[in-house]
Amino acid sequence: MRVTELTGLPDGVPEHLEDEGIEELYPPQAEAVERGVTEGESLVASVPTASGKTLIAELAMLAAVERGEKALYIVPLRALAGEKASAFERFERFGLSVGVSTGNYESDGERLANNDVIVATSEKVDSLVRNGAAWVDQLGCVVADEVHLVDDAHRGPTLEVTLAKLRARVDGLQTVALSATVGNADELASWLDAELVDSDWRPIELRTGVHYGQALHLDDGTTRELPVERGESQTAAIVRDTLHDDGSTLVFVNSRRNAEGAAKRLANVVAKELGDDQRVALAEIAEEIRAVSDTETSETLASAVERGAAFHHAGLAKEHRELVEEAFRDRLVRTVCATPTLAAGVNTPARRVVVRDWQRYDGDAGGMQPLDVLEVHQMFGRAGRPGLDPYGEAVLVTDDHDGLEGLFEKYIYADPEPVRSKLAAEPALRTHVLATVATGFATTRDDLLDFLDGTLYAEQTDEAGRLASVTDDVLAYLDANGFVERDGDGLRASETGHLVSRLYVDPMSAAEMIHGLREADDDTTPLGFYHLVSRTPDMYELYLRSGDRETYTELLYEREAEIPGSTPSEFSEGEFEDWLAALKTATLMEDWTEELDEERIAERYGVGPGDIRGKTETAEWLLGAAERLAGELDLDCVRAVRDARKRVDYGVREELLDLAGVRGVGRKRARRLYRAGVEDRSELRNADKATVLGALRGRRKTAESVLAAAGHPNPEMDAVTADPEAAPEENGGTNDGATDGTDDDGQASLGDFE
DNA sequence: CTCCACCATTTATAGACAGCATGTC
DNA sequence: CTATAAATGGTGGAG
Repeated sequence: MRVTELTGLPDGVPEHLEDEGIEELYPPQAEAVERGVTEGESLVASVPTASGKTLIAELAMLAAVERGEKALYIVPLRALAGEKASAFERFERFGLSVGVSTGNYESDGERLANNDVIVATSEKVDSLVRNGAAWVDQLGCVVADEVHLVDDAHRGPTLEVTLAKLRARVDGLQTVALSATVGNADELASWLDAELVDSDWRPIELRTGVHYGQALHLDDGTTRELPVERGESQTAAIVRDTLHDDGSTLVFVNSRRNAEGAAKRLANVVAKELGDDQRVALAEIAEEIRAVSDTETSETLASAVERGAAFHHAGLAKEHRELVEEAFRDRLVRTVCATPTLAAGVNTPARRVVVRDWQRYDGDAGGMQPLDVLEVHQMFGRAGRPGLDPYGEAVLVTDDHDGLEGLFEKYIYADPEPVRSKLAAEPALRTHVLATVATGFATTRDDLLDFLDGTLYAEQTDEAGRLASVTDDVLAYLDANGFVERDGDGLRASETGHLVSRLYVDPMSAAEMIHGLREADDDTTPLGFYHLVSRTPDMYELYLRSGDRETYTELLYEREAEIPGSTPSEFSEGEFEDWLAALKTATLMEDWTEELDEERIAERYGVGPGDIRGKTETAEWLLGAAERLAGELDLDCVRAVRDARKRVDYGVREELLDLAGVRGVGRKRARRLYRAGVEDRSELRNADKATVLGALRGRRKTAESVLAAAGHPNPEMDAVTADPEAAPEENGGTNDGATDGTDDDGQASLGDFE
């Protein structure tokens, strides 16, 4: 089908698509149109990665906008929201506007209510609905990207419930669900009352296979020689081979450490093939990486990148990841060793994909578990850059002959697993039941069950009573904690229940926080509040390593009085362990607020810069919720919680709270100013300019903007000379002067440390 | 006595959403 | 508890 034959779209869109080089629709796209996506028909498209799913969604949304309705695009990751939104912005010339809403980013300008197309994460959509966003009723079309993620135990239920809720609320809502190829696309279609496009078609050939011995065994039965040199790993041989064919390789491994280790070794392979120009360009990127953070992780990454290789995992700071992704797309970094972060994230295709590790450690299962077929296929799907590579190649690796056959059976010829709803579990239902009641969407138990009947779980289960019985357990829990009031058959959320629902925390987290906040007293320190939020189910716990048990048990008894709530018995294994893990997380937060630098924290807790930022972000969010709860319950600790929250937010000691609140002043600048004698905002406003300039290491522009932000009457710095007295002394020790050029941190000396 | 190659033992294990009110170096 | 790879530690032989 030609794009010019499309109807129902805003004027000029078909021609515009043609100008972009899209003349003919891909077969799955054409099928989607035949089934009515441009006429408001619901559709499930179960097709491989990179086979034009996005255009299907765009056509549906454009048609909806043309009908005068709004469209919503639900993404699985915040990082994808921006990517998708900028893709849709190319249609803004046809009079439609695009807005983004995620937890950390909200498009400015017009409010979402005025945007025709809105891009958001499923949690954000859920939250917006809970908070009563009125524009939801104007929706004509909702797109759910990567809908197979309803299978995810943690985040799947949110997507599932959100879709069910939108569909129940808006009559005749067009639902377009985009999915990877899954085992039961028909079931998804039946759940959503949708047409189905189920296709294996892809625009660029994908060859899959297994490397064993000295050869690559491909799915078409052919074998290609790919020799492994002595002392070289199979992966290294594959990377070398791809490089000789002028291609890049993406290697998937099962742990962060393996990713870093493999990158180090593969860097030696890539380095041999680099030209001088490339070395220069790579050295620049390596410097940018070092500038992001002073941690060992950052240094390891930089030194791999210098040699044309990189690793990618969640311990990296967001900026690190973006630099790696960009350098890989620019073909400067020629191989990336990644944990599954990269399989689901932004688009980073490669000529070849190597799935080195197809098993992953799972503590709950007690050992190594094979990856899902779906997951491996998602990784495979990163092979081949449309329009750039002649084909993509995805391979598994084995060193024993039986494994060769096994891997073909298990992953190459196998169909992906069916998607199964994970909704009927208490943690998932707790939050969604409360929200459903709080928004008035259900006012009786029957209402609630009626609503839940519209979920995928109901579609799939043959255990009729299961959902009802879990729901009853959850209602009892919500009742016991005062979030929901039951009056005969009627259900009503309490004031606190409403707040919990709007704050978007797990009711169990809220219950734990309320309990702790009530017990907080004069002995409670910030560490106590950090512990309180760290022990809720919304905080991802730090792992207790060998030796940590003793360390933190000792610390716990030392500081027990500072922590609100009562320590569980040392004999109740799980609970006590959790309490210790929370203490470890809390001390990380404390170190952060004591202005310890990232490098030391990373070293002390065995985490990467990305973990530190992630942890503090979560803690700040939860402390915000705790603050609101304390306020709602009229507790005395509100102030103390707010201070603890701000300290985590800024990463500073108490005396810097005021200064760090000034725009342009973070933990480092605040500390420098303080040491130069400028101790708070009002002093900064009236400060001697030479002192400020000296404290900010002679950076005029910085000094000017800081003074302006503080409200200084005349921030201009032209004729000012920095006061050397105010300059931060480079007093060796903690910052041993090794941070030249990038960003010396002038940390306060933090006293003795281990 | 030092160094190194090699083998046994120990150790640690993926990911990332949300409120609210404004801005890191 | 079902595994695996890297890091660490220990041993013995060569120089």
